[in-house]
Amino acid sequence: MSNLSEHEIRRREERAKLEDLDVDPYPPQGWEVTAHAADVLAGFDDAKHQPNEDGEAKETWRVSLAGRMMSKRVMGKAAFFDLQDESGTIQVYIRRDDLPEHYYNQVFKKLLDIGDVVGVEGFAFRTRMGEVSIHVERFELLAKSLRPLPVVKEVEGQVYNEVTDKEFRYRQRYVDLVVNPHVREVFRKRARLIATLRHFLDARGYLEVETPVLQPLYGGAAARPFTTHHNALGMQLYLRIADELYLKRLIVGGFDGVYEIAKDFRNEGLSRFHNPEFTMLELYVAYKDYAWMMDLVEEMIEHVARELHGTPDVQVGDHAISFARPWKRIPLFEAITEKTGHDLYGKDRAALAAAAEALGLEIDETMGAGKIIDEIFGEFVEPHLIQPTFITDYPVELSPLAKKHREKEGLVERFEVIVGGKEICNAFSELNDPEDQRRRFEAQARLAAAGDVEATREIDEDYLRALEYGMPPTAGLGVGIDRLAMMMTDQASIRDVILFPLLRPEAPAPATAKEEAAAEAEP
RNA sequence: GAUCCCGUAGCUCAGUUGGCAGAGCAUCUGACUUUUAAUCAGAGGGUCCCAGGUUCGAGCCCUGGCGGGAUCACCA
Repeated sequence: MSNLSEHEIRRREERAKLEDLDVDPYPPQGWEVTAHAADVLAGFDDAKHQPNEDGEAKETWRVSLAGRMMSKRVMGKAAFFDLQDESGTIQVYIRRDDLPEHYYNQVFKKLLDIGDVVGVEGFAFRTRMGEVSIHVERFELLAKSLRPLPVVKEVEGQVYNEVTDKEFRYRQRYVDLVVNPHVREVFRKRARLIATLRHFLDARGYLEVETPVLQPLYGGAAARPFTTHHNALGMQLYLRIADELYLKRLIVGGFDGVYEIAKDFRNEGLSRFHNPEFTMLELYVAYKDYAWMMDLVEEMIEHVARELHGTPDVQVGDHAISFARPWKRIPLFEAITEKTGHDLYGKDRAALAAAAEALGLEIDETMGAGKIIDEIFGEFVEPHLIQPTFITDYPVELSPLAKKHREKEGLVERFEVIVGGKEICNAFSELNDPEDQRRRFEAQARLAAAGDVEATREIDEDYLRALEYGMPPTAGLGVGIDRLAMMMTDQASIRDVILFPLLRPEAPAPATAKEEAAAEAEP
């Protein structure tokens, strides 16, 4: 108990006093909610609902709400407090003489705090100061709060004592959500974003499926996996880095359009743009190619922007971005030529390395031709692509699962969408030639053997077997949902669109003590 | 993994040249039946992230560590 703050000690004492007064701090029953704060504020009609001098209204509007007490202003025998529910905040007026004997003096005034969850029932009215409020006639404590909640105040748009500490906000997201209304709005938008994508795809008849998170072989992307172990089977498993290879098995199986909104896991560093677990939309449609997929992506993302903002124009950081169709489409090598003056198409590794060095990039021996092109693009082109842009036709060595280009030697039919200088989509005509696919896997295995930690070492024989049965020509798409959410909600960090981003654990004192004891016991 | 910045009361933050650890809000006591950052009078509250070092004396200087942020590296 000694490590509790004065506030925490006092609230525990209050809890005990409540129980002494037969007020259950955690009553078992619910509370009938007939209205939310925002409904009352929006629906209050002075002509109908406002009581006159005698307390009579043409039409008394009785409401019952539940939520958290966010402030408390006691003025002797009456008090005001702010009640926050999921919709917003409304002021509540509470009088001693409207409540059961002694409840106001002994319970409400003395034992209830900011942060407590309460139910109120009463009628809506407008105070002398002009604020629509609830005049309480029935009041109940629904859950006692034992920790002090940060108190944030807002006056005429000016916010005081706003909780801004990132660590506090991410570790205690529940508090962040309580005290920062704009954070709740970000996650509502994210939910709407995903729902909109799902409806868009469902409306076109594509089937939403679920594929394994735990995979005996990982593939479908270049990344290091997390590993885990299944006890009963005694086998190592990987958390998926992509669901691509399973979804294409389903195309082989005869579903002509499948998608999954999946958590993927990549064992990489953390940054403003990377969380080790993240959400990806993958879509595969049979009998289509990447050109068709570009049309679909444009339509889908514009639709999302309109659903979330009512317009295809979205402010992202310093940029006013328009998702209105059509978007610019430019082949990768043309884009590079445009920005750097170097035409790199068809050049061998030595020529590419020379160009890169002429541009001031550092090149080392381990970088292949594809990697050098990728570096040049990432450095000189990608950051300048602010409006949505399709970059098309990538080098084959960067794309082991994409079909070779129908005309351009050494390229594949692939595109990425760049917005605000960041990739948000990756798509291609899927490689369905099993023998070509085997050669690509073998090339990856050689890279892995040569020390590339992100190349897939093992060949997925079952995937090749599936392709050998015959996969229709197929267009595939991957959309980074977190990064799309960052744009659509104008957040600069991926942690601000993930409810519980990965952080290092808070150092728990007991563990430290245990370790010290173990260390002392060792010699 | 590297570099830079940050860590002080429940929250937001000051803290002088190294010299008794502060403010606002929150909390507590009292007053107040339409207040609204309610007000008025009074009061309490600190592992200054942790561990060492320098010093008569460290929130402040030095070393190491922990945690967070930004940039970079990494990242189909």
